Amino acid sequence: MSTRDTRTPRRGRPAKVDAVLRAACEVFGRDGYTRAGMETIAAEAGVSTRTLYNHFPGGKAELFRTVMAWSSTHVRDAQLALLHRYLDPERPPRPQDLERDLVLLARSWTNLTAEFPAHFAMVRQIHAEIGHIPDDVREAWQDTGPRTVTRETARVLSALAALGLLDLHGDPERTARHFALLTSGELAQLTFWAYAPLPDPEADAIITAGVRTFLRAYTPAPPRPNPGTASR
Amino acid sequence: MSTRDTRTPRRGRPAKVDAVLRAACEVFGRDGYTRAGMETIAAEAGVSTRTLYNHFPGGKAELFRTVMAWSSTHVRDAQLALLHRYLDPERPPRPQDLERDLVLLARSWTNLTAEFPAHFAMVRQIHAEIGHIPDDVREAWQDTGPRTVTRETARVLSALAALGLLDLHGDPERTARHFALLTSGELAQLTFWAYAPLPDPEADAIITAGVRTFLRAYTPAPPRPNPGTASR
DNA sequence: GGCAAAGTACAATGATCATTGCAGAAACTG
DNA sequence: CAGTTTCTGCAATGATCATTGTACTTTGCC
Repeated sequence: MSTRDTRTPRRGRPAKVDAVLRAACEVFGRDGYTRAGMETIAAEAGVSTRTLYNHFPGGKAELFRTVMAWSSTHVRDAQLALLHRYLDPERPPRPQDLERDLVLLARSWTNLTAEFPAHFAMVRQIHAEIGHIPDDVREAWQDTGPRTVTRETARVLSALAALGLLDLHGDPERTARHFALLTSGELAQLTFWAYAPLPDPEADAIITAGVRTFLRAYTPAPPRPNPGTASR
Repeated sequence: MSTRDTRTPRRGRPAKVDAVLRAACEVFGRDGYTRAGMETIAAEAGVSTRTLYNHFPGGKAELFRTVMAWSSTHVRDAQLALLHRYLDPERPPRPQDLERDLVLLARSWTNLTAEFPAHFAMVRQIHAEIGHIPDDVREAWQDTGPRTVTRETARVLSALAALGLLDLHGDPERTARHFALLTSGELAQLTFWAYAPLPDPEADAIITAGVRTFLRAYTPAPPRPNPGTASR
């Protein structure tokens, strides 16, 4: 445990804050708010305990609240980027490619759980701590994080619906949530929010099945049965 | 609640164990494992701290593990009872009544979150503590709790599918999970696992929409252009 | 009544931990 | 280089808490 390991960008003061936030996310996510020790966080960040309190005069509680906002915007941005990469209404897929694109999107979303494990561990802790988090903090977190992704997904799905690729049955945000539930939602539940990951083939099967279920429920009714197209 | 077993653990003695378990579930659910104090639990149960250790020599950890199993079997039994009340393959619904029955089932399942708030708070804590729970304890909990409900739901859905009421598209357990996700799953997500409940009308809208989505995806092959299907 | 199991009150132990103050070292800025 | 800000090591404080031993009381049963 030397004080000089991992990335130690000695340049610039805000660099320390970043290391602290990363470490705090890790430790809070692993141990939970109460069990997590300021000393542990400081050590993991390669920083002295005192520095923690210099940067966060509000102590542990302020640090936790800051980490909540910090990690959730990171992941949200990643999710939005993937959403727009795989579902761009400006370049809509051909109808027969929609399933492929939805699978790619769901797959890349679930891959984020492997890229940001500390964040998703934090989410579990937030859920557990929810009764001890001030209402406004909780609302702000939901609003900048999950709700934004749902809203933006709903916008994209609406655009695809306008192109005749989907039938949202009235409520775009509900459709967006249904999509997320049927793909990453089922995986999250089975893996304890990525704590105990599933082998890739099984994860793929779940995602594919989820997307198929989603499409069976949200594909527009064909205007007319066409004798040429046989379904698998 | 009316959990009145009055069963005797060793000899004919008013079993305080039950009060302890109820209190522990309450406190663990509200405060989490680490923050919860043995003294608080004892006070809430109306017993002395010492009695806690007399009944659970393993201390806090053993108490937590016991509460996990205890509360999860309770809720599981309630869920199974509702499942069989509203979806009994022995008395299958007419096709046009299936949606009604599924809505009733989903509604009554979500009502359980109001009847056993402490249990669902415990579930949040279990998710948060998952990294600190021995693997076999976690597996046993999942197996007697959630997985049993999924398996039994899958069995019932399979029976309905055999009667031509549903098309499971191959995997009964996946279908069961999809049903739960689209109904109680969405509600759980939006309400932080029933911590911040939604007004009844909104909850009803979510459940109804979820069931409709489920049925759109799992209703057997679209009615063929065949004149025989309209009659009873 | 009288015995034994079960429960209680209380104090003590030992450990962990958030938080703060301080004096000096290090890094950055002009 | 001098000055200022930031960081660090260390020690101390005060608080909480799980756990245990002991002596005493209650309760159920014969």
